[in-house]
Amino acid sequence: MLSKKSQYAFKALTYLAIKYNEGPVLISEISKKKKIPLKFLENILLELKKAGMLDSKKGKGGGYFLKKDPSKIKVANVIRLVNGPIAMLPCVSLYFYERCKNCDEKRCGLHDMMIEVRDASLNILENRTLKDLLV
Amino acid sequence: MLSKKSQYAFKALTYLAIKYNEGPVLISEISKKKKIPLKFLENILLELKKAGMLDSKKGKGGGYFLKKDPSKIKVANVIRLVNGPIAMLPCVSLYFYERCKNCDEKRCGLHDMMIEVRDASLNILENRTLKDLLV
DNA sequence: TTAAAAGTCTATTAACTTGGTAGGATAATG
DNA sequence: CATTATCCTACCAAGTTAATAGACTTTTAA
Repeated sequence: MLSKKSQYAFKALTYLAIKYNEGPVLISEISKKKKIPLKFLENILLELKKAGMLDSKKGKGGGYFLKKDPSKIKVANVIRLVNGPIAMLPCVSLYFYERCKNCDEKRCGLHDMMIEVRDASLNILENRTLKDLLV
Repeated sequence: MLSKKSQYAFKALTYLAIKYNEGPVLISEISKKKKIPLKFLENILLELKKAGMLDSKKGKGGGYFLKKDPSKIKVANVIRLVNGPIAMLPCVSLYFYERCKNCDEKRCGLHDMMIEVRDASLNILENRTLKDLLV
């Protein structure tokens, strides 16, 4: 399951996507409109900025804004950034891979099946962007 | 991600699947062969029994065994039982549904996409059984 | 040039979950 | 009735999640 943090991140990002090219948006505005605890949102946005997804401006007239076009920001990347692995097992994760203990990946039915699940999910998540989330 | 508990559960269940119809299997045997902490495994097997997936016999010659044929036990059900929801959001979960706060499901792009992801995963997990995990 | 605006940073906290342990109660067998 | 093995209740340590607090820095504009 996605953490609350991830859900907040998506709400904030889609809000910024709608206001793309309208200049910086205040944290406090996003917080109020999307009902996200202000200080928690601060942390999230800062993290997204450090990851290169957002940029910001300080001082009066400042705020946060998307660094790239909403159609260039993949949902899969947002999830990996804020939530972590998409796969159900570390041993089938592409970006967070860890070998299984006491388990031969070559002969593990669970492993094989979880690769299928991963690919089925990625087939969707890698091909959708923030833009697709705007209804 | 699946918890360690879930991974242990799958290891134990596949072990029992191999020994299906060979009578009760000791917790201690599973623990040793599959390298699962004994007391932790006790809890897991008991839980699986209460859920009707396993049955057990006490005393000498006792142990645990699958209640149904391995081909009748769906992977999806094992995950729901031990790990919880398969969906990435409560608002798109079939068995653990919870309404979103401050979010209209009718007009939420994330919601719609997560339904797709859920269905893609379930399409696999609902159609595989313990038997399919034996390589 | 200085005050206000707004993001940045560090740290702390409470609640919950996870992984695991301890020890006795209960039931079946021979 | 002693042995075997599951059943049950409780507990604990470590880690994660969600959130808060407060001081600091940068920018802008009066």
